[in-house]
Amino acid sequence: MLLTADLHVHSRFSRATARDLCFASLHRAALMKGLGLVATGDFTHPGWLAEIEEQLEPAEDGLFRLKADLARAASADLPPVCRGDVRFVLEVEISSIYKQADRVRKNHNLVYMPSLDAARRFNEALGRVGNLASDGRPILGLASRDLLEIALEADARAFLVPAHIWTPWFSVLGSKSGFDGLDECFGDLAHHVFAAETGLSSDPPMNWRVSALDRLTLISNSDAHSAAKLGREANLLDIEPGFGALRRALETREGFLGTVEFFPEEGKYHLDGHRKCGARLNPDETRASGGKCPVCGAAVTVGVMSRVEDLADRPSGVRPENASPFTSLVPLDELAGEALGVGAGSKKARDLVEKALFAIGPELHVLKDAPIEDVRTAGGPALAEAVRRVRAGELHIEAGYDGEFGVVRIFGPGERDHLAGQTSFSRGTSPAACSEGEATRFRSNLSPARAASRSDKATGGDGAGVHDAYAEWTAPVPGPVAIQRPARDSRAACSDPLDGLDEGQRAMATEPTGPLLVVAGPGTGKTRSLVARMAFHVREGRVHPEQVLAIAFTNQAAQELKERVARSVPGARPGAPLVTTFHGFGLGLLREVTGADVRILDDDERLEVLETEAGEGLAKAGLKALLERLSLAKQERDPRAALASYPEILGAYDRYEAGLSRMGAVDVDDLVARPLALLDASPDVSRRVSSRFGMVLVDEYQDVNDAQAALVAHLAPFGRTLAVIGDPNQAIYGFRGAQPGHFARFKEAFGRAREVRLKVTYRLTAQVLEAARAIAGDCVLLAARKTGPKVEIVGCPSAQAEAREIATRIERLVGGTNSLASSAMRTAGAEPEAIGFGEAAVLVRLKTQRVPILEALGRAGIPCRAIGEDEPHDPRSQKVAVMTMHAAKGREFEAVFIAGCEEGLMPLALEGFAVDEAEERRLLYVALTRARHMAVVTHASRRAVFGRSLPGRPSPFLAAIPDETAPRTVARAPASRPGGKQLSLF
DNA sequence: ACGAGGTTAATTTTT
DNA sequence: TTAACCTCGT
Repeated sequence: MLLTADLHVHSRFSRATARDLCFASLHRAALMKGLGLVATGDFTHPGWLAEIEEQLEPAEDGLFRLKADLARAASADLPPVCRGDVRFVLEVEISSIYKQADRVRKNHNLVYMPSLDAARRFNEALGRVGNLASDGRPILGLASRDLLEIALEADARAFLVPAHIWTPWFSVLGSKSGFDGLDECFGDLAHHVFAAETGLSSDPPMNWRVSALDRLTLISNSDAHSAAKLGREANLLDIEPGFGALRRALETREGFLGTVEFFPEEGKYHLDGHRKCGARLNPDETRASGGKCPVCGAAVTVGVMSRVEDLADRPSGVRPENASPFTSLVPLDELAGEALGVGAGSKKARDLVEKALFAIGPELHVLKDAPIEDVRTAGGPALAEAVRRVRAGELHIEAGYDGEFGVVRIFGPGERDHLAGQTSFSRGTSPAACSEGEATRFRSNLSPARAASRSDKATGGDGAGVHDAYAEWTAPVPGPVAIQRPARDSRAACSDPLDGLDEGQRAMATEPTGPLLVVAGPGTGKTRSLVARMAFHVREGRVHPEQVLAIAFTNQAAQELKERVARSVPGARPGAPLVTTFHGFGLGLLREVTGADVRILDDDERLEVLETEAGEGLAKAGLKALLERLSLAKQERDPRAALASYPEILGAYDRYEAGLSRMGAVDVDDLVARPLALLDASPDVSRRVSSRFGMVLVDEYQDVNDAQAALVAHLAPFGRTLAVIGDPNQAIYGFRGAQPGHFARFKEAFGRAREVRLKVTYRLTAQVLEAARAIAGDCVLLAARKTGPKVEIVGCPSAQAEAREIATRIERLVGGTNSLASSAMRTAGAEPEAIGFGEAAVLVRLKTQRVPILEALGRAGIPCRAIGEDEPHDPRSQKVAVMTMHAAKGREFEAVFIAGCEEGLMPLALEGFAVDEAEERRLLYVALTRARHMAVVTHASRRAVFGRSLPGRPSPFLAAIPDETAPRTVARAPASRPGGKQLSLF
């Protein structure tokens, strides 16, 4: 069965699409164009999927059709010759923006699903990657390869087709953010890709020049954003309707009869150029001008023709053996416009098209196959001649470039009037010469024989012959397309541990004995030095890996440290060196001593115990507050002593503890408190434990509490085996019992302690460092990195405006999330290296601040994630992290946004809570020093926190940052939108 | 048992 | 402001 298929369309849920793009209008448009199979588009969007489920019904194997009553209504006023069946296939276009091999890649891919169940599985998996509701064409921070993997996991019959593969901004081979080959993009899964969409700006002969594409079926689709554009490119199939047959046709070309195409010159990105200046360049001219706009000197947008030449390994005119046939056409409304001398969208042109459709049949039939006589009868001589010339390739096109469509001219001046006056048309009339720029051309001067092969019937002839328009720009055949896999990290597992260390790091690594105190500011290579110390001493034979203990605070930090230890410490094996957290270590010790498993209560269970034991007359909140007090007390050396002056709390403590022991359970605080009590009580046990470790390392020592410090003292008596590392400026956990005094008084506590300072920061730029210094006061650091942009302090009118401002800036940092923005960005001037979504973070003081920010990012289609929320998340996806400043500790990002730097929020001053100004200051310091490249600090004039309005003044901490270090700017107030809230007069 | 309506309390986080 | 929690009435 012959089917003309348009396999890439969108719904009204995609950005910049027609409001009325629904199934009824798709159905109608398909019939008017002559399409038997149309893609649904956008099936990942919940709104559109609901319409699919509601308005479509299953037809043959994996295909769908509009429900009968809807179909009847939709086609009621169609030309009778156009009525028929339309099938739909589940399809979606995914915009992947991600960093791979140090470059931001932007690819669009089409994914096809064989059933609704498969689509739902796919949607569920992708829902963990990004926000599918924000756009029918979702933007995900997911590599194309991983997208393909997820598609195949959803259903093995699913398939992926790279979309408009040559366009500069968003395609697999694009000049701006693409790859040089499919293997590089899809890696080990490349063999699952068997078709590629060539896009409007290229046609098959251009693609034939790249032999790496020979194995792919080249398909053509409309990428329609409105019903009117449906079917402007399409595929001719001879298959039994069904998903399986469709897939087979694209995979094996069995039943794939070829494509219907735009003339590629009509496409938006055919040539190179700079739209702002009206400069259009062919590849030779681009080369000659060094890729610069001849008018303004900005970089030109490199179009499809140039890109094809870059990757071509064949001269033009070569037709691969199994290439599919194609036909080049011009949309009928454009021909009608030409015939009438009016615009393609005008009422007159529309009426003429309609007349032709009623008399002859669907548009593709009129354009491609209908007898010219019939066209003349229905549409007049000018339209008939226009159709004839298009079929013969006798037309003139000003080629498109830099987002500008090409312009088709069929008739020369006066010709149209002449034709209109004729009743019959004699051949041989040639259009008058046009005077357009050098990249324009006539097809009319082609010999009739060659012109006829415009409509290539795959009879083994030279189908590329007529496309000599770019043959004339062909450079000597370049070498074959280099397709390389990214090099694997093949560094030797354990090279010299001191390699590449600076003076301070080396000192820390080699200092022979403890006690050793290391002051390590942000980005000074703390972890690296820690690992180097272990590796060096193990290699020197001073300790065995089994004798090394490294303690971090969080599981995450411990995990990271473990991985690096495994890579760098000679003889490392799981468990040796022992890399763990305080709690992990304590748990191990408890298990060892008690010889039994230990039951650890979670927060809810703790509350229950407290409630039954000591909760009389307490509300939930009171209970929580009490537990908090007990928890803080348990982090001290002697909890009972700490509570001695609060008899009723002490009583609660005793009853709570009694409850725990009756249950044979412990709480998290006990994981430190119990081992400590044990070691305090038994010098013998203490000695046995400490003798096991010849080297003890403690990370983030500025955050230890009393119990932890005491435990450390047991593990490393007199500090002989002890090295601690930390940064007093980053002590931010006082509220939960941390005592930075242990770091400050380390040297008094352990006599003869040596101190090493890591002074060079490899993370911070001079600008960020300067701003950080203004906040923290005394940090002695040198920035090793080249300078970056200044730290910016941005005032915003409201919290919502602040969120929008951040979204806009992130959009800019990734180099634009759509082609319009991308080209605008290029035009805006210097093009900084784009960053990936995973390299940006928004830091806030309170979790509640995350809401408007996540909303604004979501609205902008930016993949983002609230850190600290248990939400389903695919680790393969790259997302902007939105998190509290606390959660950001120990992490780094290229770009950091610090939101809500205002009086009341920074320092945080909530009613009923004591303000710890010094700790808040350090918190801002921590936030600022997460930035590798740039930091943007924002504050809002209007913000409510927990129903209370803040004063709206910038944080007093910011005053210390000089203007030269951090320029103050103001966010542009958003344009008031119609439909927004009106000011009431009353 | 459930729903309407009133009241209250609201950081930062790890094990 | 908001959401969870409580109380009271049916």
